[in-house]
Amino acid sequence: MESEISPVFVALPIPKQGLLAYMPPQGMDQLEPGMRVLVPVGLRRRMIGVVWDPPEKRDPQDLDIELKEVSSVLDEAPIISREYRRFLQAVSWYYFYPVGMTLEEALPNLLLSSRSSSIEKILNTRKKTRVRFQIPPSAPCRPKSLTQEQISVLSVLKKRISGNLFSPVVLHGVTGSGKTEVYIRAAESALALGKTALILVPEIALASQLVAWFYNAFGDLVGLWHSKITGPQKLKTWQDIRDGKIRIIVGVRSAIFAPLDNIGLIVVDEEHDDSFKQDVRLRYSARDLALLLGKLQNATVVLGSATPSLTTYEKVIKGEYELLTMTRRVHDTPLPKVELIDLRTKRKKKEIPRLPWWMSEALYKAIDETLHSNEQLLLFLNRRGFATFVFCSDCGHAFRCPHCEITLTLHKSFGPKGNKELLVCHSCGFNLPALPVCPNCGGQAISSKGIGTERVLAELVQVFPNIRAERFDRDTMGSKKKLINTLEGFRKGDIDALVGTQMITKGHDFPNLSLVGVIWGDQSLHYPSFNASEKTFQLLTQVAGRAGRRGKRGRVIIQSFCPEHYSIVYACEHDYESFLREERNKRVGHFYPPFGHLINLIFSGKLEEHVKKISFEAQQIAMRILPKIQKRYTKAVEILGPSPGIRPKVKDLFVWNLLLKSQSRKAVRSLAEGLLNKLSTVPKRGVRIEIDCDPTGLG
DNA sequence: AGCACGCCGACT
DNA sequence: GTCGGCGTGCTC
Ligand SMILES: [Zn+2]
Ligand SMILES: [Zn+2]
Repeated sequence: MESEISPVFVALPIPKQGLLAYMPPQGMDQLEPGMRVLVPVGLRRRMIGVVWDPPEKRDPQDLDIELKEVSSVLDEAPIISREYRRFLQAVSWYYFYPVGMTLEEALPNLLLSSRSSSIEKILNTRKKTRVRFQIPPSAPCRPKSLTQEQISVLSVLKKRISGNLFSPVVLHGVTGSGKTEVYIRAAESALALGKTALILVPEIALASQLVAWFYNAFGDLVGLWHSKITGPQKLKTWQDIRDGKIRIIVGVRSAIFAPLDNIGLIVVDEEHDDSFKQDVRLRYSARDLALLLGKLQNATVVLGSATPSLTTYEKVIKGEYELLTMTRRVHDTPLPKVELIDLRTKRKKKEIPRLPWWMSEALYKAIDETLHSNEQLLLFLNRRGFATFVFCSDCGHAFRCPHCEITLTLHKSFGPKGNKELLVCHSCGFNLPALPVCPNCGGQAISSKGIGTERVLAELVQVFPNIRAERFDRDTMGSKKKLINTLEGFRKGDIDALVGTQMITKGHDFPNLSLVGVIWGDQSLHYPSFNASEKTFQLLTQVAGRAGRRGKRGRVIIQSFCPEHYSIVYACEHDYESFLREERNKRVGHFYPPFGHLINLIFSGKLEEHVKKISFEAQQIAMRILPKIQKRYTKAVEILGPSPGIRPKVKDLFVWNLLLKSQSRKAVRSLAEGLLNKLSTVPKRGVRIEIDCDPTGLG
């Protein structure tokens, strides 16, 4: 066996762990890691992959197989730097996800799709249009002077950025304390040092608005990165970043993969937000990856939030992260007055006027007063549609999704024109026209239960016929234009009230809002997850923080079926510390995060029998190898389940979970690794196995 | 993810 | 007898 010519190792976007080895092409010894190559895969396929750093140890039996030859080399020089490869390698390792597929997740699609060859060619065929980002005209101006708190926070951040060391910082600042301005000026100082900056926010709509502020300050040095930017446009941004033309990126979760070099500052704004966790394929947390990247790049990482997650705050308590606080709102707007209303209270028989059940008398009065004084209000309910449960009152037939088995939600004004009456599955999107006839018995007594934003808006208008109200959710704010227009209209005072979902709570600035009504404050509390209380506290704090205008105290009404729950009580009192104390006490005994580490194995397939069988088999294997693991690690590892998923069926696939938990991350990872190893040899029978490290919404 | 192989029902 | 349906497994 001649082994003078050493093979190259290629990362390919196939669901196989590790790299594939190839012979370099004839007379091509300048092949370096980071260059793209075209290689034969299987019997008749050619794929684009990236030459990777050779593994330290190679499986000896690998050497037996005859290696195929690289078909062609696509780049003259590496397009993936050593630092970036190290980052992706670490991501791949942590999430048990193949390197090649991690690469696919990170790179612009065009770079690995087989049609493309040279980057220049792709970009040259595209007509050049200059990107501009515009701030909506009625948005408040950037402040000329800073508050005392902003000044002191900035001075620390500047020190950390110029220190050239990994510096994790938690910026605990109440809503409206002026964090955005701090981010802009911190980015400025990173730039002044020749470094770059990465700003992450939870939603595309927020990124699109925030980028305009940065654009005004830094011009073409700023780029926008999110999943709706695709094709040549994404590639252009990617290339401009690598060329150093773009040095600040504003984006969402996926922007963590923007190929910035020499990063001085990474901001994760609203770090507690679930949107930073991807829940398909590579299930990464952009917040956790920001910390990893910060470590590799010796950057300052700012985790900003009015309600830092327990996971983040635990690091503050341990002294691993630095804590900076901003307790005062700009213009000294006081925190809103929050009233808690018990929805279980019996209603008066003769209410005048007759109110819908979700509108308590207190809320009614508050809305009335707000409208009378020409002020604005916002109603929050985290559910789209008109009714969540539609059934036939003759035979009891309930309308369910044939693919997910959950009940269909009635939408009375669906579609871009808002003129379609549909039953929609909120899990997979399946829908059918809402006809007034029962498909089971032919009867016409179709009824519905459960509220959504559509119904709240409709009944709000019934009670207040002159109100100018609009809905603000994914259904109505599908396009960027519509969203901007509505926000504009509300800021200008053309709209009195907004009825919205989660969308309404994130970041948007409402300068004249005097009343916030939370329709169902304990809704998120019923989600079967170890962090349901935390999510509830965060959501309520965030939505309440919208209320209040310059110098004038806002008012918040939270309606709830369990107003005595600590997450709701402390949210009303703006008491983060007390909530934290109680929630930590709840979790510490069960070793839930941050006191323990979770890895979830997700089994899914078309035949429930097979899914169930494989997940039980996995549990058996885990039990068998557990003693070996416990010899190496003193901390216990628990195997929980298998059990049906929170959504037991999605798009015709049955889902089961096997949850691994331990106080020691190493121990739980070690068990997961061993288990996956053993599972790789058992026949899958159409069952897919996915790994979710640090799952949210489980337990 | 593709793509091939293979094992069973229905069609020349 | 073969054609093609999808269920299953592999890719250096
Ligand atoms: Zn019926
Ligand atoms: Zn469905």
